[in-house]
Amino acid sequence: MAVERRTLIHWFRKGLRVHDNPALTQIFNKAEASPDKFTVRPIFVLDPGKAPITYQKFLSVVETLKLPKVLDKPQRLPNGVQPIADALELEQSDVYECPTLDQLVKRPQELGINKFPGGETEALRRLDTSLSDEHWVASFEKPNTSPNSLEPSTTVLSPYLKFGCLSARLVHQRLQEILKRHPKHSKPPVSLMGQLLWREFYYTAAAVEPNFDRMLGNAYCLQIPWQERPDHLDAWAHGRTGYPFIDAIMRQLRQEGWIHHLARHAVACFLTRGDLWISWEEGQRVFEQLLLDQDWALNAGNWMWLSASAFFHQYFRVYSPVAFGKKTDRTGAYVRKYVPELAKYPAGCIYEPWKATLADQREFGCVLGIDYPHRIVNHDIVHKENIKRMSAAYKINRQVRTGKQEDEIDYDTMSLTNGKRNARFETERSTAKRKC
DNA sequence: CTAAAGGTTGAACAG
DNA sequence: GCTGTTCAACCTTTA
Repeated sequence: MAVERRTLIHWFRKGLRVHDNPALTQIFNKAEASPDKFTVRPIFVLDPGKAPITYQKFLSVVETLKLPKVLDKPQRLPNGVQPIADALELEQSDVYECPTLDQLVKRPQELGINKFPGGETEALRRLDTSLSDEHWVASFEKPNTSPNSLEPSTTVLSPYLKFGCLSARLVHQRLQEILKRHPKHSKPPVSLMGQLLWREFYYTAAAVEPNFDRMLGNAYCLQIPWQERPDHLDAWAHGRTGYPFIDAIMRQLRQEGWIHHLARHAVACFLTRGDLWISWEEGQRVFEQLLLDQDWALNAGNWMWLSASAFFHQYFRVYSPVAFGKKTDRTGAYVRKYVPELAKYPAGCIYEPWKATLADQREFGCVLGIDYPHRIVNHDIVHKENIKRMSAAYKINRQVRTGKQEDEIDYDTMSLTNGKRNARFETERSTAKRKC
């Protein structure tokens, strides 16, 4: 949009902090020099305290920013902090008090495979390996990678970024170098660079909302009357829902500490708006415990996304716990690996073992209800009910936000047989205050 | 003000 | 196996 100099000065006086923003400073300086009109991206008209809530909007902000500089390795640390190398030389140093395995709750034999050992050396090795195939890097599109390959189909750099073993700036720089050599490369949001920017997107959003990790008091988050079902939550968290694809993912997560992003979509949708109608906060807590790459802003942001509580709103798009996995693993090898009791089921029914007759179940060495659970809900039925509940919840949120009464709300659709849940929903309605 | 377009990655189906 | 359509329709932003 084009603005006049006087408008720009008006914004400035209203508290637009141009000094925080190199791009705006530049425009402002030009405005000082001449009375012409200048092109300003609409994002800057927003209140400075607000973050972009769509990725595309976020990208438009990113484009105006200067490139981050990768810092050199420091020769020494400031303020007399002891360099790590020296500290390690001190025998039995208490500088870094790491608990030993004996002191931890876990016993060595309880631990899963350590597929992603920590440390900067490993992080840099992993980065080099991931970026070695430049064609792969340049053509990377996240939706086309497999959530249920036996080995990760993506880079698994997230744990290293999360723990600070790997600099996000370094990844950014290395990617840019490669993309320069491949003019026809994939682009955000699906590209590898796009993945790095998703991290920044959620950081930006979370930075202005202290309640980013909960529903109540969170300006981004729609108020939805989730149900408390400890038994279903427990079944989900431990891979005992009776849906092999969902259970395989949750067991991989528990064993290895990492699952593919689309696998997270599948189980998150299943827990919340898709099937179990349990709060995303519960899922967030489980991921927080089990994910190596768990990150406050990303975990909360993605859970809100998948539960259609914020950022994403097309709640009628529900992942099928049966069909979704089949797309990239028709034979069910992934399910066989992580749900070994189903290993002898043929490809035809490994994603839906309830379709096997009792005789067949016996023959495959896994009888439902004994060796593997019956499915805890019927997806075909509940997902349709849940879409209706989402529709009703959205309607109420809209009314609270706009103050306008629309059509009659079908409370029968909203309410389940659980009276406690309805009471909870009433309090949520009264406290719902959506700022954005 | 309203209408229309755009939005990280759906499912089921037809051809 | 791939491509396009339909399904029923959300919110946010823009023209």
